[in-house]
Amino acid sequence: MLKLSKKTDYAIILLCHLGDVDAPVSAQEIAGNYQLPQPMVANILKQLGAAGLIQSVRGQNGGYVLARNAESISLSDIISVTDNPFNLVECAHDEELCKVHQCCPTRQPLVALHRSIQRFMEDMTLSTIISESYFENPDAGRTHHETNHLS
Amino acid sequence: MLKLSKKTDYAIILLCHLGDVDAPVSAQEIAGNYQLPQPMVANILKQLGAAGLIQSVRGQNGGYVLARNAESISLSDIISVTDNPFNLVECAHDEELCKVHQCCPTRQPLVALHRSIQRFMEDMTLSTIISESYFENPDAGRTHHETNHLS
DNA sequence: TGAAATAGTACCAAAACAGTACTATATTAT
DNA sequence: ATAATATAGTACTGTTTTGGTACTATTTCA
Repeated sequence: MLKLSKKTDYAIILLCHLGDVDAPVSAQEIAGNYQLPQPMVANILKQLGAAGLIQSVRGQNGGYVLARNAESISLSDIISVTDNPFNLVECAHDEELCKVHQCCPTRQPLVALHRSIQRFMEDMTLSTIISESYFENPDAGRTHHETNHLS
Repeated sequence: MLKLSKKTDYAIILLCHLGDVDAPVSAQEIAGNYQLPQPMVANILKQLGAAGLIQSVRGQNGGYVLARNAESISLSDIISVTDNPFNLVECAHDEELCKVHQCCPTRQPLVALHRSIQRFMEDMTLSTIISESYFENPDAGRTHHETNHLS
C-alpha cells in the first residue's frame, strides 16, 4: 500500500534516540520513554544490531549505541533492515525478472519513481533526521514522548 | 512494505492500453492481450470507472474508454483508486492524528519524503507513461504482451 | 549468585492482498 | 423477441504480510 511499516517508524525513533545519547540505552528504557511495546522495541533493536547499524553492550547496565556516526546511516539503510530491501517494482533491480521488459509499459516510469525515492532515502541521513526534528513545544523537556504514528 | 500493489500495476497497464486505442475495449480483450486474470481486470476496470478515470460502454461491443485525456490522468490519480490514497505516514495529511507532532522526531523528514513522492506521482501523467514506455523489441508488434510484474 | 541486559527464534492473531464468483442490468445483433 | 456479450455491484476466500508476544540461552555486573 506504499507506506512504511510500524517497524520502520519505530526504528527511526529508536535510532534518533541513540543518536542523541552517548551511553548505552536499553530496550526497556526506550520503550518506556516513547510508550512503545517493549518486546517490539527489543526485537527491532536486535535486528538493527544484527544488521550492524548499532552495537550492543551485554549484561547489566548494557544496551545499545550507534555502531557508526549518524551521518553515515541513511534512511535507506534503516528501511533495508526493517522493511526489506526497497522494491517499488520487482524489475527495478533485476531486468530478468520481468520477462517482457522490452514491451512493458509500466517498467520505465515506475523504475524512475523507484530511483527517485531510493535517492531521497540514501541522501536522508540519521543526523539530518535528528537535526530536522523539531522540539519546539512546551512539553519537549518531559521524559515521556508519546507517539501515535503510522497505521 | 513500500511497494505498489499488483492492482496498481495492472491498472497502469490497462490505462496505457486504453490511452492507445479509441474504440471501447472490453475487460476480456485486455485480459487476453496481457495474459492477466480476467476477473481481476474486470474488477479493476469497474473501480477505475467508479472513480471516473474511465467511461464504460455497456452492452455488446461495449467496453471502456478513457474518461479524460491522458495528460490529465496522473499516477497519483491511479494509485488513489487502486492502492488507497497515498499515505506514507498518517500524520502527513492530518497533524491532529499525531498526538505529539511537536516533539516527534520522525514527522518532519517523513513528511518531506511523502511530499516528494506525492509530487512525482502528480507530475507523472498517463500520457508521459505511454510516451516513455519503449517497444523496441522485435516482438513489439505481436498481439500478446506477456507481463510478469510486481510481486 | 542473582538481577538485568542482549541473542536468537518461534509463534500467533489480525489485517491486507490477490483473486474468484455470483446476481443483476444494459445493449446489440440476429 | 431473444440470445449473446458487455458492464455494475458486491460478497467471498485462501494466502501473505504485519504487528506483536513468548521462550530459552547467554553475558555481565553488583
